Amino acid sequence: MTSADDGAAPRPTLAQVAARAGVSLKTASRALGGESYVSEKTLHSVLAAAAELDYQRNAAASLLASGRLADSLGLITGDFTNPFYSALAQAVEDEIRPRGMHLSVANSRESAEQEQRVALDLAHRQTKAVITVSAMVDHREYAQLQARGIPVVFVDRPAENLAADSVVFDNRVGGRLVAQHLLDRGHRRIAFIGDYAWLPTYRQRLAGMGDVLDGSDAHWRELLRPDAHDVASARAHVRELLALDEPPTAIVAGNNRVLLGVMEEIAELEAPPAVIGFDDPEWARVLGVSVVAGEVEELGRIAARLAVARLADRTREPESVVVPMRLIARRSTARR
Amino acid sequence: MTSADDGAAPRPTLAQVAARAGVSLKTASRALGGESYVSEKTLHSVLAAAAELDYQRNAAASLLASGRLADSLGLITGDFTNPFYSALAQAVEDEIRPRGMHLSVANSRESAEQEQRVALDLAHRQTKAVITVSAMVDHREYAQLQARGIPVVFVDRPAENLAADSVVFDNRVGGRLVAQHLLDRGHRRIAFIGDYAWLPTYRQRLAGMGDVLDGSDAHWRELLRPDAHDVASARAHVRELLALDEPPTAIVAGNNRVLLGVMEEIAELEAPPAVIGFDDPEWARVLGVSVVAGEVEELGRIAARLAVARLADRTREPESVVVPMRLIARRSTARR
DNA sequence: CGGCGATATGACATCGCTGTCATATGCTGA
DNA sequence: TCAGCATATGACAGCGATGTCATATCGCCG
Repeated sequence: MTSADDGAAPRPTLAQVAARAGVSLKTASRALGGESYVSEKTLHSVLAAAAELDYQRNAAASLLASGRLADSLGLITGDFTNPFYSALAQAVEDEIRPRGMHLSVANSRESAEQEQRVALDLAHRQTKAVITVSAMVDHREYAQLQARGIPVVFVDRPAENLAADSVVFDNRVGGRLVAQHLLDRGHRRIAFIGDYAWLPTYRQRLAGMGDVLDGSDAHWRELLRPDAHDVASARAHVRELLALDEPPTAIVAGNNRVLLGVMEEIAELEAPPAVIGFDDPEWARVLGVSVVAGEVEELGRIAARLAVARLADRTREPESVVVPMRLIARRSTARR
Repeated sequence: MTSADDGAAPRPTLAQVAARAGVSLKTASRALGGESYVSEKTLHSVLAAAAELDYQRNAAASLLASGRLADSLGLITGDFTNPFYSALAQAVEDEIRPRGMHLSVANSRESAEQEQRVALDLAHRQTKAVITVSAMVDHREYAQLQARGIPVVFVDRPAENLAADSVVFDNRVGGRLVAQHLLDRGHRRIAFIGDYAWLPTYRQRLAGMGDVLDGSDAHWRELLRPDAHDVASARAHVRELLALDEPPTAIVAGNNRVLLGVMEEIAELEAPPAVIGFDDPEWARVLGVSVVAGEVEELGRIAARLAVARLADRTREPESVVVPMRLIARRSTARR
């Protein structure tokens, strides 16, 4: 009995079900657990008793006795309200629920310390596997989870210094697509308002743009503005860029937050610069913004599947899946 | 030992920590549990031993022994990718994490059966409290959870036939604000593309609009289009409305999905109708869409607090909090 | 018809931890 | 000096389920 009577009705236990069905504890456990070697008759009477008592298995006891882990999967992201992350969460949930698993979400706020905290917290809660969009630059810490038998899958950002499964977009090609598209449209002054400079996604996209632009006559290195990750900082960068003597004719937004900031800032302009973004948030179509993006849902689905696959076979080689990105050209980069 | 050796290192147990620290099991438990009556010296040696062994308490065992419930709070919504829900999730998480609690999310897909399934599932997982944006019309089923001592808080949609805490927006006033705003702007043919017809939010908003419009000379009842909840159906309604002999001069969108559909459909129009929506998604500002909305974050915060408060005192009267909505006028309803 | 494998059931220990109660020690104040 | 209390620690019994092993029953084959 706990300290205070919370007014909670005591939950029926398996023993009560067994008693009511007139069988032993273990037999009741078998029936409810769907094990074999239970006669039809017994099965029915146990199920009936359970239904009558409105019995629900005590997960804590069950987990403890069986030594299993909870059927839940943890997802660590930086910010739920970012549509990129929520789409990811949805995709993961869709994939695991049919398997009887359950999604616990945790928020790192894009902070490495916070991320480590929540990762350990998830482990502590017997989470079976963890999917992470990591804000860390080095992932050796995650070895702790792996050592405890908890598979870790890296999404969107690959694992550094750790053997683990990962799914990422082909950001380098994405960067090339963006650069080539803008070059084709005649732009020669191209600004890139990037994401956090340490982000692998950012660096890959940057490298991809370099692949194309560095061999061209376009100006862009001096128009590079890393370290924006939210609407406000993005807007500040846009203002600064547009105030230049020779302002960019095209702006590349490093993620959907930055893109929103850019769009807000140029909304009222007479002759706005061309704009293209990474990610394809739902509102991009209405605004007619061109983007280079991959399918977030696929990213989530694959991540979930990798986690499940590793749960089933821990000896498999770590797998790195790359999901393609494609260009969706809309009004914002149309020829004028 | 479980069936297969998963390659997982066996987690150290409290007994090992105690042995290493040279104290009894219970003392180690005290030290790690932050109980009183532990000397400085013992505390240190236990903590050191735990650190050395990389000990993490087995949550299942702990919960079982203490009879407590997991420190996790379940949130049931209809669709994570809807920014309304993800903002809610974020707000709830922000509110409970400092309290050491943890958020489990579940998706009802706006289906009553699915909702019941996930609610029971959450209960089964020892969830401490449940916050729900319910897709049910009758909430008696939730009495099961309450009977098990699991507080249930209803968000955005009030509880029907059940005594429970709830937080909702003042949708009726919201409806009035919308109607009055449009009347003031000179509109007399007002279409309302609503949400699911059974939704309390929809009905309240409708009632509010009626409060204002029914006494006016405006046409609107025949321009009412309930039962849209997604972009596609909203667009269909817009097309149909605009094809009328006397099309509406203003369109009211029942939620952010519908609003997006409306905006997509009228994006290319020469002389688009005025538009106003309920909810204030992040993109509304860029698009210059007027809206009537309340603070989702506040809704989430309050819901979390109500849940926590009831956890602390189950005898309190069920509380119904109403959060105000306000009008944010933007270009889409500007005088022309 | 004896014996063996498949089926069905139960007794009991056990998972890792916390609550309860007993015990030991050190101070304080009368 | 000693009762009386706060402090510190440990022994032990569970929490509610499942795993293991023993046992019982039955049908079927040789």
